[in-house]
Amino acid sequence: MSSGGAAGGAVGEGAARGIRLLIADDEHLIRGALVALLNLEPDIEVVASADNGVAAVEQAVATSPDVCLLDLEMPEADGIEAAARILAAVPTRVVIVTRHARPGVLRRALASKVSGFVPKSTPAEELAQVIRDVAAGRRYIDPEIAATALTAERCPLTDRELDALRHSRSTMSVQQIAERLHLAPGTVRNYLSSAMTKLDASSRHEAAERAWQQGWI
Amino acid sequence: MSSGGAAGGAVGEGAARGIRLLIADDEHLIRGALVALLNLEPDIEVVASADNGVAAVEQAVATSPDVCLLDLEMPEADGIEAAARILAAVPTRVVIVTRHARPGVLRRALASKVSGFVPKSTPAEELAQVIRDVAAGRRYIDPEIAATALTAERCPLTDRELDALRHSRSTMSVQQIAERLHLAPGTVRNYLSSAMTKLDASSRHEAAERAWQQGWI
DNA sequence: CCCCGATCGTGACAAATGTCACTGCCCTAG
DNA sequence: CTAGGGCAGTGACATTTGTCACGATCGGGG
Repeated sequence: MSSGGAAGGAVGEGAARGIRLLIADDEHLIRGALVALLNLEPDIEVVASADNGVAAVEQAVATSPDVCLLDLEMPEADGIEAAARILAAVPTRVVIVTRHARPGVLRRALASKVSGFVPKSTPAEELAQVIRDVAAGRRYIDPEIAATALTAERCPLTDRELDALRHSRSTMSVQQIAERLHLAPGTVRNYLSSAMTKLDASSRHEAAERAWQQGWI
Repeated sequence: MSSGGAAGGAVGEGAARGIRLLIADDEHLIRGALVALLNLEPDIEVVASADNGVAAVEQAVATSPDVCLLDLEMPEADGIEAAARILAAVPTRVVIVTRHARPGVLRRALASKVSGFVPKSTPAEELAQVIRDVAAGRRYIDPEIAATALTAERCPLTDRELDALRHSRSTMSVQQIAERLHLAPGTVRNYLSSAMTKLDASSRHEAAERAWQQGWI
């Protein structure tokens, strides 16, 4: 409602037009709180919000915000997928915010041309600054995550191994996985075994857990 | 900051003194956003915040707030434990807010004399009203969760079975669990097996997962 | 007193899971 | 063409995990 985007007289910057922001997070409470927090900033105006990935895309197309703040964990389409679709359709910039900052996810996010990546452990004061940076065309990657992602090696797993691991996260017998993948049970065991070796795990569940934490699945 | 607790001239209620609120959540960003959101309410004043359970207890003792808003998932001491300690030391009321609203957890929360229980999917507008209700001595339990908790049966598992299941959530071999519990491996398998039967699961991981979702472990 | 049920605990057996050595296929380099 | 390396797929074997039938211990009646 506060359409007075030119309100920011207090800001010393040159062309201090208000930043038009879209917020997407599936938890209603968090979303509302973020809206409140960021609307307090004189140079930021929240123009749209959504509670899932596809709604975020629609809203972005409808409102053409300057910056989109997307939660990574969302139903329908996760933050990265939503970011890719939004950036394909609208000239805007995306900041991903996430609870579990897994290295591989950062990699995928950057591949999708995301401009900012921050964990939910970021101090609240900093978020507004990140949004300003990104709006100005700069990038911001949380240093902690960046360091982890750089030291973390690239995924050593083959496609099939990843398929098998993906299904191992839920409680599924090897048989069921095999059916799902149209493979012989032995083959699946083999993939899981080699994945376990590569990941130095002693059960497929541990391997799947580890791969997930790295953001590989 | 804004110590003008008596500001609420707009509020029609009789003795509209400001509600003094403590907020605890381990995610800095969320905590900051909640503070911003609730400080917008004219009759609410955030007087303390903490990022873990024990800090929350200390802050509560130091500031004697009217209401404490505690996240369930926190390091050091979870929301329920913190609630119990706070209520033992300070005359105040507690609202638990959580991401995964598991039935058994509600049960434990109520046993700890918590006054409010809301999921993070609650609309932001509603939270302030819950806090007012609780401050006025009433209770508020999210209807959805309450219904689930009422239909959900009580935990059918024995103590030892719960012990074994607890350890089954992490990736541990039966051997290791047995050592940890000072038992023979066979015994552990037995407990797990009976738990699996009771929970209609086909692996201990599935059983552990199910027990966790019910809030039994 | 003894029996009874409930709970904890153990070991033998069957089924699943993980390991290994092997074959076939495709692609690339020589 | 063909040799070789990497990946997909298979079946035989050892280990782990889950099932079962059976003791031991402990209280509370009859």
